[in-house]
Amino acid sequence: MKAKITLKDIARELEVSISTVSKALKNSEEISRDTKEKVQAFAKLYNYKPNNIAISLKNKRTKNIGVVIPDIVHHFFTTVIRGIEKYANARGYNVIVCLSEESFDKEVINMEMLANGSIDGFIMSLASQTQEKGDYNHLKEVTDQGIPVVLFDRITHEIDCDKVIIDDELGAYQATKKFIDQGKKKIALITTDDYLSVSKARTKGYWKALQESEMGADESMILKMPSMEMDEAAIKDFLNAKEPDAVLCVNEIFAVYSMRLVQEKGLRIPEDIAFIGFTDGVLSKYANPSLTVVAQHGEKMGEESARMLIDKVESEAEEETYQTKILEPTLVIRDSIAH
Amino acid sequence: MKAKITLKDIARELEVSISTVSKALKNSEEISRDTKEKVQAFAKLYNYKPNNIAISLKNKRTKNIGVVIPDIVHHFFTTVIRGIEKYANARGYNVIVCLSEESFDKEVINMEMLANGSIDGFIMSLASQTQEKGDYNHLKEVTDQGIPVVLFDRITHEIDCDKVIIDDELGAYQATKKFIDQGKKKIALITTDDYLSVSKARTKGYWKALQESEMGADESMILKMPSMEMDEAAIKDFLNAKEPDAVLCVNEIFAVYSMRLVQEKGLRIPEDIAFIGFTDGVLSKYANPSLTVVAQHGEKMGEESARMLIDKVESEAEEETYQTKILEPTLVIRDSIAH
DNA sequence: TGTCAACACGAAAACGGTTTCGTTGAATAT
DNA sequence: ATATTCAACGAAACCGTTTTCGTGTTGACA
Repeated sequence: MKAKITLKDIARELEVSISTVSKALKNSEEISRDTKEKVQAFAKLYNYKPNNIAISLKNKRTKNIGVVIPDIVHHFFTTVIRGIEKYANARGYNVIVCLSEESFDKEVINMEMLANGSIDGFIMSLASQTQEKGDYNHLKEVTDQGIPVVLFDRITHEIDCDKVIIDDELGAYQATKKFIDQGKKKIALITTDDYLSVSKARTKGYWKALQESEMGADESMILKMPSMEMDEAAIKDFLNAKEPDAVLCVNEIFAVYSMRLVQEKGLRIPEDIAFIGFTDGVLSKYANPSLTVVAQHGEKMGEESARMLIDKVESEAEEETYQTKILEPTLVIRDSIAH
Repeated sequence: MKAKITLKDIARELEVSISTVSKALKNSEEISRDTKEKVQAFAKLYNYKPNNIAISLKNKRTKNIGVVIPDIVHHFFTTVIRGIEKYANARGYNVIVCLSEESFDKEVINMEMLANGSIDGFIMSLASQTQEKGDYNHLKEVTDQGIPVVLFDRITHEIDCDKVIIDDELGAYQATKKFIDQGKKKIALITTDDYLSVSKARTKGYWKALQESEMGADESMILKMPSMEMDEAAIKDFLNAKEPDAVLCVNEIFAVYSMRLVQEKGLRIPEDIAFIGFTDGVLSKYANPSLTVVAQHGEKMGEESARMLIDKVESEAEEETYQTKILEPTLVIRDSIAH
């Protein structure tokens, strides 16, 4: 077990000062060729690597970015993290991941843990409980301290910061329009409660498309689930009662489960009933039939978020200008609709 | 924008020394009631929080643990991270996630980045390229420096450290046995190349179960895919050529895709052909029919890994004793086999 | 009244770097 | 021979804590 070597060790061994070693390793003009070569050779030999913590303390930059998300098992968040990680890593940053598990308290605790010097900025997506509660003081505190924050997907307009979202309303609108164009007459929506910013936007897009159509929108064709958890009975009852010929679901799971239900009833997909979901995950791709979805481009979203955050972190300027980047969703056509 | 307040600020404001402030905040006996109350009140008022970086530098403990995994989009790794995160967080640790993306070089770079003070220990699962190459010098260097490492799932026996695995051989053995007990006669295996430690173990279990049976094992009933990527044509050809009545797959995706292929051919699942996969992910649960799988208990695995790592990090003792924890897989019975 | 604890606090080193600002000695200019 | 310049290096401050080791003041006791 060979412990890590420090500048002090090198200085002692070579009988020069710590400053000289530091400068020599940075190839400073101040130091003679001889000394530089000697120091660098020694450093290489003993595999000297500067201590990140010491450097962080000195320049008040950690090169870490904190990511606080509700869940990691959901495919969408997973792809976002990957996007963040790839981009951040390429720029020399590490990613600290914290899970709020949809809990307001955990979100607060995690942010507090990280805000005390551990990170240079936050990328986050709000916990459902936070959006429900509408309490964003923990975010305000962090931004007040001058720590940059980028909000993605589940955002709030009450905080001034950079944001990255996809146009959920447009995605739902296009999906619904697709159904209408295909001659579907009873188009249902299975969603979650409106406190989630994304669900709200999707419902809006669905509603708008139907209102613009001849048939108009009908409140009773919308099933609002109280949480993200599957309530299998609720979906079953809803589908039996309404007998839609097209269903838009706010996630993959609702859609795939619904497809199975109607298949058991003997309905054909997409002839008798068509489906479109949100999130282009593994489930959609391998479902039977494969599921048409509104792709959210999570990886791209992560990359954009990381870019915005790091740019802000590294910009000396204290401009208080924030932008909201809106990514366009795309419809990935698969076998759950006619084509 | 109110910047963070430091001990020095409090000391200046209250006209005491920094040491006094530090002690007062720690409720030291050395400090008088009066002073302590004054300092604590002031600290509360200005929301003083100690700087993590400074503390890290002082006690050479970061309370961060580095997790280096091949991929995050795979459900299994995702659940492991969740397990790590939950447990680590409960013990006051943060999790820094790095992705090797199955690349040896990225694995090395990530470890080097983190090893210079950023973390107290590593939890990792080896990149396929690393296992293929058999080069573990980057791990050796880290352990030589006294940094604790816990390897999970994709491990190597060439490094002395704690390990957490599931008994992949047993899982495959049990699954294969299940097929045999159900009277299946042509039991196939779809796996990846043997350099992955887990694939190797699973193949071994499959082989053992068949050898113990009357029918014996047959090399030609094994399809080895060169990588984790889906090669749809290879699977199709294999299934058409061998016409198995039972298929064990080393992951969900191979299984679900194979199921769809045979369904298109008009075969009934599980009567004509049964399936068992590995990894109890969202795909298995919502596939049609739902897929019987060997559950790997990723979350438990993450939790165990984190426990072992943190215990080692916090133990002053320099015991050089390492243990390998073997988790038992369990068969989750669903509709892709008779029951 | 002198001595000694006990109390309450401060100075300073340490963690491992970076960086500014001397300081030294030799070479050059005058 | 003296003043000036420059190359090469070191001392020390600093980042924000913790912690050890004084130190001055007070009160009690002989």
